[in-house]
Amino acid sequence: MSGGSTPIRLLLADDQALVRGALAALLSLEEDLTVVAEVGRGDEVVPEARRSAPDVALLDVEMPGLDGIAATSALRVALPTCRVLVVTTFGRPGYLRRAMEAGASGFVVKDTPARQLADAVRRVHAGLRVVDPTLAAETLATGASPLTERETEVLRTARGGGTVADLARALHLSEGTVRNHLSAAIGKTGARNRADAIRVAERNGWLLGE
Amino acid sequence: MSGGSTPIRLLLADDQALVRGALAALLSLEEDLTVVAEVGRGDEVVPEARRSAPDVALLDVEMPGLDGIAATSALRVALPTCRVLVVTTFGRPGYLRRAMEAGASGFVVKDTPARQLADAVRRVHAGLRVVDPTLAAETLATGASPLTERETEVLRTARGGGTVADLARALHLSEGTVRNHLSAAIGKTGARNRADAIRVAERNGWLLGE
DNA sequence: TCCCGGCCGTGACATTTGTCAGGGGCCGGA
DNA sequence: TCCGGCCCCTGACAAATGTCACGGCCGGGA
Repeated sequence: MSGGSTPIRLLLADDQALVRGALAALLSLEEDLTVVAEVGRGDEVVPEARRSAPDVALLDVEMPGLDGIAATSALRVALPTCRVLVVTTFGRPGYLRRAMEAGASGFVVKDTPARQLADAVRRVHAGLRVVDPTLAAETLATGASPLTERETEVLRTARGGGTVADLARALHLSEGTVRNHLSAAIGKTGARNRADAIRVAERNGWLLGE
Repeated sequence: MSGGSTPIRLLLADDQALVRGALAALLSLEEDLTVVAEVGRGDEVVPEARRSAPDVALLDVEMPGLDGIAATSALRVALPTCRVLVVTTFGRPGYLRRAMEAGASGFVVKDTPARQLADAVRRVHAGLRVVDPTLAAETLATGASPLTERETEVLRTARGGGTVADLARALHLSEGTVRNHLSAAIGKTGARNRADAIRVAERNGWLLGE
């Protein structure tokens, strides 16, 4: 596959400098791969990609500035020829769905053996799709978020803690409305608590989008 | 420091295979370092260390089976000559304190530049202590956990969600007692909620120990 | 020895939370 | 056009939560 000609150019985005560097070291061992850029924030992805023109971008989901999903969308618009491989810590079903919808070509969890990463990169570069099979099944089973937009927003805000009154003030809603949304969210998630609902929604990746 | 003689033998412990492999690649680039073992669970650290006799062990804090702190203690007992360098995602003040108390020689956050890791390993191997200065300051400021043993236990159990009745049943306590402990914990953490208290305690690393 | 603090429990109380039954406005599809 | 879904609000209710004051049991230090 690597005919000794031009290697695949990679951009790495991960907020943890240590893993970022380690991934760079790992991938640089492959002679048909070369890391041309590293960034630690989501909002640096597009500017840096413009400068370094990578073939494939490895994006973490959890990043400051802009999450990996949003960065994927932006990058697809700015550099349509650059493929995106999303690498994340959490195998949350919603993440995979959102990533694919945003235009990612692949989705890999950080649990996967290190040896497979280079292959994933090559596959993605070749125009194929790479998806963790376990996660794909789970995604289909879990389905998209059942939460309405407001419910999601309320839950997201409630994540930070605080009483109903606090939430109502922050969201410019009535306390009763906030309670109703929370109640609906609790029902839909099958939780028994507000805290429970937040945990469920978070685990499924339904709380993305800042 | 590396006289071309025997290299420093390393054991890596991290539950994320990808990061583990990447770290191995990164550290293997240094000619005075060699990775002799990799494990993905805390309870595999000691058995594997017995077999491979490493000079330095790099342990993640968040691991299944046994957390990195507990693994540190166990390793210090089993192989007193093997130094421990704790590497973690979260810069929680309590983690650093607990790690040092457990006998770790160094503590590094995954935010630190990749280039410094090898140096940290060498320092630790040389008998020096390596500590993130920012974190050290924060640790002193935050201080040890103000929570009593039972309060910690109750909070830890409450983390999983569930009502007071559930907690009481799980802990073989009366509901009133559980409420009292929770109330005390809420007061001590300066939180306004149970959920809030859990978040604060967790962020400070006061909820360790399974 | 006494005292203090952690621990366990009780009971009562105010507050917060979650639920339910309404009502009205908006928009898009049948 | 009407209907259904989402959104916002109200009001009321039961349940859960958080607080307080109280008492008793223990163990360690002054």
